[in-house]
Amino acid sequence: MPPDPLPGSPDDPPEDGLGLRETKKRQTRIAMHRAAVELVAEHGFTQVTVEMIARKAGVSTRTFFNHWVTKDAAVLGVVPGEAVQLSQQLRAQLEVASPRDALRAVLRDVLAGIPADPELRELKKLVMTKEPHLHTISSGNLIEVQSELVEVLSEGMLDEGMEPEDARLCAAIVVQVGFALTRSAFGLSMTRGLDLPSAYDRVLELYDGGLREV
Amino acid sequence: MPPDPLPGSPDDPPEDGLGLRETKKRQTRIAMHRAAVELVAEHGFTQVTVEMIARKAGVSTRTFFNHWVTKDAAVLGVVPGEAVQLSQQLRAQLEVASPRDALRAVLRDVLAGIPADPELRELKKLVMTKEPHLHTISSGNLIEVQSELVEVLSEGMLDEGMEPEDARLCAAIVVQVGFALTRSAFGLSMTRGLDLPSAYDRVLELYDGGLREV
DNA sequence: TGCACTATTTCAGCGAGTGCAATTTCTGTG
DNA sequence: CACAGAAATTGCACTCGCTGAAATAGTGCA
Repeated sequence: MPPDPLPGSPDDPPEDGLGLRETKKRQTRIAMHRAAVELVAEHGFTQVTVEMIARKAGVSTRTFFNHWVTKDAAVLGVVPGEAVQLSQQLRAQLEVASPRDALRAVLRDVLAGIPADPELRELKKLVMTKEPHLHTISSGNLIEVQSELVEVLSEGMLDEGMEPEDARLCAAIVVQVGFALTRSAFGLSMTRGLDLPSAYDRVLELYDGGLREV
Repeated sequence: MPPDPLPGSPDDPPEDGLGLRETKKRQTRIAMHRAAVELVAEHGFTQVTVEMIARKAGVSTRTFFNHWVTKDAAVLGVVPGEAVQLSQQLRAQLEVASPRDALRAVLRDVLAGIPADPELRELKKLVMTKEPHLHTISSGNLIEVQSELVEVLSEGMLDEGMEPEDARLCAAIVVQVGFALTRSAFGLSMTRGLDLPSAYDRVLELYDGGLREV
């Protein structure tokens, strides 16, 4: 990744890697995201309408929904269409690691991929504590991702000689727990000022060290 | 209009314990729930409007929303206002059990409290597999319950001499994982024809036996 | 420069969910 | 039994999230 995809640059140093079109798209997406977070931080989730966000970002409400599946998604910054990509990564990881660790590696990558703008995080922290319902981390497409991963995992478990009935259930449990830990990491990252991967590591550390038995 | 919303009981054997008012309320609630599940099973979640459900249950759409927080809630049969009650139960359990087991006991009670009409469950099974987004088990008020329980748990952990910073995080993790396992149990109960408590026990069994290390 | 492609916009509309005020239905009391 | 008060149900009007379709504008490429 080239050094600077961020608001620092006033005019356009022409090239970064992907077309001008794509960068512009990114910019407006980021603009909407920022607008959403800022407005929600100030007025509260329900008080903010999509129209406000769109106006503040300088787009129509329709383009808002062209970029984000839902209002929550915009606030959380969740971009759609990651499911397939993730399941491929998971398949790759399964070659070299146990199901649990493979899943962890993938999830950790996801967290690491989320840009860590400290100012934005500060705002998000505010938002998340005031709007607990956002902790679902996007009901919508997350489920899709989950079932995708369960699919891949149970395949892997079958190959290791597990009984087909159990494989699916075990896969489901592992994924559910994996996501639960990820959510905890999210929460931690919000309440303290931690970056996501560190928070994730901390959670795993606590979980693996005896916490299960508490 | 009192024609006949209920198949089971032709007339009213007068007393059961709570007032006539309350029983009627229950009846209509169940009627709505059934209607919701049946319609969604047949036509799919998005194709079914609240108006359809309400009409089929013989009520106005307005009363529908007097009973259910949301359309999902009606399909899942999630009744609001359980948060306080649960946290009290949890507090009681904490007197006699470890945080983890206390939480498990409470959650198991919740599952056991959900009536196990086999016909309804069969329908739900259909619905859940066709509408994966419902697996969130109600984004809305569930979160409220969660944070309530986290609160109680972290208090308990403080009393046991944990450091305040860790207490909250650990509580959050325990609750998240606890709910994750519950969700798995839900899934299991749907895909096989299991009743909820059995499914829950099975999940715990698998989880506690080495699954964590997989 | 011109053509194909795609992001954006406008517009019209559906359906979920809410507040309010009117009305009906139960319950406890004298 | 009658009656007052509580609670449940309802109709109505309204806001807002979200979508489809078609028109328009902006970009990348030959």
